[in-house]
Amino acid sequence: MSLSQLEYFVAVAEEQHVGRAARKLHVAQPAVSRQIRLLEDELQVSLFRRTPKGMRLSPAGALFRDHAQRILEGVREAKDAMLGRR
Amino acid sequence: MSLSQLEYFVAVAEEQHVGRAARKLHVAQPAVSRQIRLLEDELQVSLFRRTPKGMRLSPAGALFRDHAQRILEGVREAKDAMLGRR
DNA sequence: GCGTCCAAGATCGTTTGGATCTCGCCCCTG
DNA sequence: CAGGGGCGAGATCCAAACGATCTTGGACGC
Repeated sequence: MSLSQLEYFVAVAEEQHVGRAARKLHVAQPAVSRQIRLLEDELQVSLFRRTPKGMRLSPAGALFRDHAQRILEGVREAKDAMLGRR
Repeated sequence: MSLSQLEYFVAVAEEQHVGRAARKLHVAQPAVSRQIRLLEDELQVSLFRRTPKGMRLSPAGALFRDHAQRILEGVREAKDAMLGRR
């Protein structure tokens, strides 16, 4: 698991759409698809339900989203604590 | 910033010694040195005081250690929440 | 000077990302 | 109600970036 994967995951969860999430993240769509898949492989759980219109969070995905956001917020706080101090 | 960097950082903080931390992490010593340095560069702060005997946390490093541990614990919780559910 | 640290440089393998295409599904039209 | 167009995700191939190792260099204490 990597922080990029968490960022990608949260973006897709918000947009419910890999293409839009990718544009927002300034990366290509397949890169996002791939990292989401790798994340699911590692966690051995389906984070999204794939629909013809996009992606919707699965129940497990919704739970994981809370964890992911908390982690990313922790990272922001850690950075701020350091940059604020220099 | 990456999760590996946080793991390396915490290990060095615990061991107060890059070599021992590297052995514990099952990677070579320069890899740990390098990631610590990159982390310091990104945060623009010195996390350790280098001594002939090893590395000791700087005040900023001690503060960052708390953040890092909290983040890594969040990651563990997130993984457990998913692996427990499958 | 010697042993013990951490840091730096070169090289290499792995990972990540981008571009292109392929497939599936829905809808719309003829 | 079949066929085609449009939209979205996934697979493939290749290039670029990243991280790790090995080896060497430099600093400090004994």
